[in-house]
Amino acid sequence: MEKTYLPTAIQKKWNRRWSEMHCFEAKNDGRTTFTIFMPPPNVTGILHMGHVLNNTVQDVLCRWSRICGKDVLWLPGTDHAGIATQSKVEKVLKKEEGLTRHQLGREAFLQRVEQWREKHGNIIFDQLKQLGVSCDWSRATYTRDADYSRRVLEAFVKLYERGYIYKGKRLVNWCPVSQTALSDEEVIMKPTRGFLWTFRYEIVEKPNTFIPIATTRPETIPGDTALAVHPNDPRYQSLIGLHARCPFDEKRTIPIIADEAVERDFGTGALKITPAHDPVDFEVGKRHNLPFIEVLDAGGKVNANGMPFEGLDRSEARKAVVEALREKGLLIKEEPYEHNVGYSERADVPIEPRLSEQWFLHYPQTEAAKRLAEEKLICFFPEHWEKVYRHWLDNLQDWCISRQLWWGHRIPVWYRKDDPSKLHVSVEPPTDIENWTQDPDVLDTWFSSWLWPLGTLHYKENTDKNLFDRYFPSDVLVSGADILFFWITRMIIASLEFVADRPIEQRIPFKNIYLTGIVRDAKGRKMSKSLGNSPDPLDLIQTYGADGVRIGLLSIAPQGQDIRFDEHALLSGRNFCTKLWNACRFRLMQGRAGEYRTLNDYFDAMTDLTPFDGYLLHSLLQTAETYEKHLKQYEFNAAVKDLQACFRDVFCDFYLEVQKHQQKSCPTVQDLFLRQMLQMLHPFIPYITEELWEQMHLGTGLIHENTWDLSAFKQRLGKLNISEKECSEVGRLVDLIGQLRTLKAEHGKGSKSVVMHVLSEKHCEDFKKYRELLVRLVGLKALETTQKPLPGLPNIVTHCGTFFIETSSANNAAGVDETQLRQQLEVLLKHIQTAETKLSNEKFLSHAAPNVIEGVKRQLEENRRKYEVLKKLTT
RNA sequence: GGACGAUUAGCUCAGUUGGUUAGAGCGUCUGGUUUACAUCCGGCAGGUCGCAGGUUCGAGUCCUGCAUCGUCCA
Repeated sequence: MEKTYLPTAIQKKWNRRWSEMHCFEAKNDGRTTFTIFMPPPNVTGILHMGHVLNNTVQDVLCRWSRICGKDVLWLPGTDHAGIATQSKVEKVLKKEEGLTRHQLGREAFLQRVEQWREKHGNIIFDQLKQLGVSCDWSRATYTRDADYSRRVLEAFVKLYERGYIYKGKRLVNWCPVSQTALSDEEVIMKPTRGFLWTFRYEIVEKPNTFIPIATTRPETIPGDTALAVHPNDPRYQSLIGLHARCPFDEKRTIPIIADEAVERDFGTGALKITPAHDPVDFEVGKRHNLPFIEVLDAGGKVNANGMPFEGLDRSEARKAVVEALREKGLLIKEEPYEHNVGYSERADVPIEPRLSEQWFLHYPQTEAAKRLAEEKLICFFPEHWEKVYRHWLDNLQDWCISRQLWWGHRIPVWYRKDDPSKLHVSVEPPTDIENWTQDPDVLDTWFSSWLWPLGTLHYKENTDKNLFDRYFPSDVLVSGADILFFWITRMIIASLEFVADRPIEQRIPFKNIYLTGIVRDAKGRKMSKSLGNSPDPLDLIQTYGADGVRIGLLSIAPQGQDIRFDEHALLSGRNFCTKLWNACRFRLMQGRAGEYRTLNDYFDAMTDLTPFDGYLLHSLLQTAETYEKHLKQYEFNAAVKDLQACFRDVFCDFYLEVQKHQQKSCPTVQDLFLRQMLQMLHPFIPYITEELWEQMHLGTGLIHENTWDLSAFKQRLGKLNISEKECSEVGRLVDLIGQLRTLKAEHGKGSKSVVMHVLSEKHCEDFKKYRELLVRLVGLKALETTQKPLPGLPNIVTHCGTFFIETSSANNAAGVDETQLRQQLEVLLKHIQTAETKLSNEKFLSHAAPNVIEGVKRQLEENRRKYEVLKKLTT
């Protein structure tokens, strides 16, 4: 065995072996299944820390399920990321060839995007492989695969036929740069500094009377079709129903209306209403039947309705309008003002609410979706996300599913050339295609990914598809909370809608939803390219090994909470792997391993177990039980910490040290321990555990092919006749060692020449046999027995006896000890009194649980005894 | 403005249906190379559990209010 653990070579070896053996492909063999759909990353994306966390979690679950004997399907894939990919290719095209997509033409441009995808599309898969993910690559799916694409169009057609999809002219988030509608999720709200201007409008019916209105968007004034005040605002009662004069067109007048939507405290309490350019105004406009006048074009420039500002960009127009009004003497106030403005996520420019003709989906199945959570057919981890889910379903708005892009699934709608009101909505184009024009738009990317569980499993209504029947619903979805609405909830809705022919619990796409936190930097900031605070996961893997990165990251990831990323955790992860490596190497130094294969073989071979063996195996059992519990609850950091504690503290630092002292070891116990420990660690650190498993011949074949069976382990352990008394005695011995080490560290320093004395007492007879072990593990020169207390010497009263330590210069230590003694006595007295008060309280005795009362009594006894011993030592 | 979280040691977090003297890891400080591992082992210090009330024999835990921070939605 190599003296040092070198992760890179091991990773390379096992990546090849695992791949050659096809061991991560779903077997479809009748065993219990475990299914996860990997949230598809962008096809041209690269691995970031969020992916690392998310996929490590999924991999832990999959590897664990595999080791438990399940048939695992972890289905990977990518989505085509409409706007992101299109704008990336457009940028390259512009830079390298000076061309726009329009110059190239639709078909040619799409070919370019396809070429780009072929070149970059597998990068993220290769990166994930380096992390050690064990998904079924043979089933990798891409949202633009022919088969998948067809399903997307089918879904559109079905929903259209069922009356959920309609075309409407509505206000949408418009990106003037990409010139497409955006979903709310692609709009980032940013606090933005601007101005709040107050202008005055003349009242037509009362010449020389003015109404002051406040606005942040003067450039839309030409599109105003009303002024509005709150109906109960006393300031403006007399003006309601009158008209104001449009400042740029003497002849135009606009009504002054009353509407509850007006906030009285904002600005002057009077607002301009531009129904074609503001969501609130849009609603007001509908309520009052106002005209909708558009003043901006698709590129954000003022159009002909905006005379005299036609042709100006919206930001120039803003300045020009303000200046024009200033000249007219209509500007009253100009004050700096910070407010939230929506920005296009991709283009990073303010989005423009714009009236446009789009396709909308009215969500089906919303009530059923709510019931799923209520009836716990789907469970959120952490639980509180259920409320957020519910809140979103209660406040649904129709989904704008069309995008003015080229890259994506083109909307399967054709308009008749001679009568565009005639539609052909079908996956297949009309047969007389020459008489029709297809809708130029494509579907929102999420409209394809919301079908992910169905599309990847080739679901078709009313057909018996083995793959789907076997693996659907999946067991858990692991994702980020940021896509709870636009992906997770929508998948639930889509599955409910399209999987009609089954009971409800089999129509949900996943039973559990585990939402990971966000990986932040050490200062708690989100990781981002612009801040440059996001490490490259591949560099981290290079430095700490994939195993070190995995276990390190999960050890600091509390359930569902954001992670403060600290590279130091990865270092600890790698160090732990090294420790594991060395412990196995140490085992092999004692002799050959690998004589046994199955759990039963190990148990059959175990004879003459010492209390230490029993203690070790029981600790292992206990750890395994809590480990399983933690995994079930997705408490990965807790699971990791328990395993590490058991391995380090119990096995390495106690059991092995005892073995060294006794010069007598039971290799079978060690092997069994390592075997079980490696299996439990395997999901977190697959490479090193697989390698050690092989080198030590702890079982047959690959580590996951040896089924984990805790109940069998427990049963066999129970039959070993390990004395409970001896076992708990070892536990107390461990405590004692700790206490004596403390005494030594405080008074004897590091010296190995320390001598301790133990008071001969009846109740400590049991521990006499451990004297030599104590000398060794505490690091003493000798442990003597004394018949009477040794006043003046530093001491400690333990449940295994009273110990004294010889100090190098007893005289100067004596004074200190006197003070310490008194302090200890004070503390003990306080505890004793508290307990006595409790026990004399009738209500406590009648209300508290028996075991609590018993505990208090026992504590009291122990403290009284300690008190007596210490009391005797005082002068 | 609304919803949802959070607030426990210097930092990051545990803390079960309320119950014995509130824990861990990291960091600080400190002692140590004893048959694998200094990429290691031992040890100390450090907390009126955000604030104020309430319920209770008993509150970090339950209730109310407040403060601060975060996220999402307007």
